[in-house]
Amino acid sequence: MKKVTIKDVAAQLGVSVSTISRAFNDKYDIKKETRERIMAQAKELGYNPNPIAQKLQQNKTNNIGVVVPEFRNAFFPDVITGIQDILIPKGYQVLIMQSNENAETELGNVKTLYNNMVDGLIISFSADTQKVNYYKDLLEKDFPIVQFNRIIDKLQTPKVVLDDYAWAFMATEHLILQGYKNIVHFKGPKFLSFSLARLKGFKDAMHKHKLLCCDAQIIDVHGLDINDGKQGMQMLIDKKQLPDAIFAVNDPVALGAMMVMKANNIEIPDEIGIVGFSESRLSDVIEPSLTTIKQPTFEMGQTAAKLLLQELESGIRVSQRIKLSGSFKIKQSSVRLR
Amino acid sequence: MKKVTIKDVAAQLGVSVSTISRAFNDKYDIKKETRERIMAQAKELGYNPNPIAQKLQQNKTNNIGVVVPEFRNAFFPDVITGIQDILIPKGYQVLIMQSNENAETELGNVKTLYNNMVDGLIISFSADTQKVNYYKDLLEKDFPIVQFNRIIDKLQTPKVVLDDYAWAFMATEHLILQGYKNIVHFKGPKFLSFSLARLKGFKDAMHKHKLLCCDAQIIDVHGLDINDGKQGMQMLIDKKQLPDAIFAVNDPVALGAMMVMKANNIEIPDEIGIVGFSESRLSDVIEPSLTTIKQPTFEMGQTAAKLLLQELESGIRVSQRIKLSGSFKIKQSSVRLR
DNA sequence: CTGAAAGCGCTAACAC
DNA sequence: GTGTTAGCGCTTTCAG
Repeated sequence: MKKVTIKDVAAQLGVSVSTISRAFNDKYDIKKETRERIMAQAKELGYNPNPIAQKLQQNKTNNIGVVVPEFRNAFFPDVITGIQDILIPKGYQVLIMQSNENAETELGNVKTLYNNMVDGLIISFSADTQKVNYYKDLLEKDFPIVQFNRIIDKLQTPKVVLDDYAWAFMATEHLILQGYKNIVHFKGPKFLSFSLARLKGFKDAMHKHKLLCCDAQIIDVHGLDINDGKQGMQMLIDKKQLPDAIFAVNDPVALGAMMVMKANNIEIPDEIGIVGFSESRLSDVIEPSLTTIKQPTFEMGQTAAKLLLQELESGIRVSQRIKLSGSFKIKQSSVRLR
Repeated sequence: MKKVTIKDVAAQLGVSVSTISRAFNDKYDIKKETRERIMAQAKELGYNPNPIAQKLQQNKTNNIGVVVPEFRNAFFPDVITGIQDILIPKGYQVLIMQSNENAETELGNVKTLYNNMVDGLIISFSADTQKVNYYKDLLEKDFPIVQFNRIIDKLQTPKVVLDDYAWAFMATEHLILQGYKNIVHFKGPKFLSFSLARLKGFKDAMHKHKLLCCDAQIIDVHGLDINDGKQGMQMLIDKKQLPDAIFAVNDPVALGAMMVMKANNIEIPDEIGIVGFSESRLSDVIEPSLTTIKQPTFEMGQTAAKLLLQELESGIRVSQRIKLSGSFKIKQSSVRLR
């Protein structure tokens, strides 16, 4: 597996290595025909500049690290596609790592990526990340980081999020306008910023419409997965405290709740209406189809990538927080036919 | 974003850089206390060896490239997790790229990865990959490649696959034993090895039971996604050629077919039974739940990684083909209550 | 046990 | 226009 190097090409042609180098980085003067001769010979020999050497020399890698908590749901893969859409045409490589919703693995990922000299990082934190000193260190070294979706407020970086508050408010209000009154919120992990925003949106909508919104109506399901939704619903059934509607922190949680309701012959949306968040592929497959908020995943990735690019090119960090807009997909799970 | 280098540490301690280097690669003799002094100082300064420089020097990267067609379904993410499970403890980094089911993007991915000097590649080809000369070139240069799931037979590399033929046979036979007779197969893209294997399993099972298996019973749905299944089913409905059972090349195709059946009030499994392949998360959410073959995704990733490791360590390529076993998940979609 | 020095493949002054 | 040369940060002979 011998690689062809710049020297081989130079030797073959009897020119110096710098000429070869210049031919490949066409910002220098070089005679057109020498250039062509070089390119031809290079092709012949199967020569490609060794990126590792370039990186060492230039102290930059053109690699961007992306760390996400999981990629089992469509959300993160879609965001990543958006990131790639911006970065790849600019000559960047996107290295993806998954933290598996584990703060420790996440830290390991980031360290690996940093030590392998990615030029910057785009990250969505795991649900249990609390310690941020390492990230603060990186920021102090002026290492560019952009956060999206799962952000940590006290880290001074550009951030891209959905307007979770507004959409949670709207989702709740939708349920209220459908005539549901005893509405429960399945809330997400407490360290996640969007959990809090969605919770607040729920509460404010309830208050606006003068509906009861006591502690018993906020159910902490401890996670974001189908099983968490199942457990939350099961608990309500066991306690015989059935609401007439549920606003779930995300789709998988809503799905889990629906599966338990169906197993217990609870009619959706007649007995209990339900709304999810972050449209997943599952929301159309389940019956009845699940009302949900659609996030602009692709655009979120693009935006995060652009912000990073900005910092990379200007060297200046602008810790702005960009709020993206979503859209509301009303389906069967929350619409009572009266 | 200044990085601390080996020189900084050396200067601080008044020793030479080689001593520092030795302290970090403990294969050389070095006085225990100097070593400790060095490590302490390194930690103090926040020094980490620069992997880029190490790579240049050692002409190896400890990076492994993984190229998959997509990661929207759980299948590939799960396999990747298996790959990481083996490779990360061995000190390898796993760089993931997605080809988006596009042979051209795929080739671009592979070139990027190769030029960035990954030590080896684990790949599952896109559905439309046909040209393989570049891959052959790589193999001639003794570049290690392992294929899994979506393999190309003529490429002489280690391969990891499910025993698609056997499981397709079993799935079909299951339908037959349930009393279905007019069974149709929704077949996958023709360039994919598993499409052919599953098709053959279907045909052989039909023949064994002396059931009619003519051309009209093999439906080419042209893809592997929900929409392809929808179109295939819609076509059958339009032509009024309804079978009494369907064996679909994979779960999304089966799902799509089911969605169309349900929209047309076709009872599953009473009017039409259906079996998928490669258990997806969706198979439990849809109603009725979908009978499917579960693939050992995690193990598939592990196996592929181990094969690559073997070649990396020994320098010898063993182009074996490993067939993994799956399991059959019988659910509601294929079981008629009589 | 430790230091000096060469060199991995490339780029970018600096000469000519 | 093109060649020479000094590094980028590290490992690894070769001396001592």
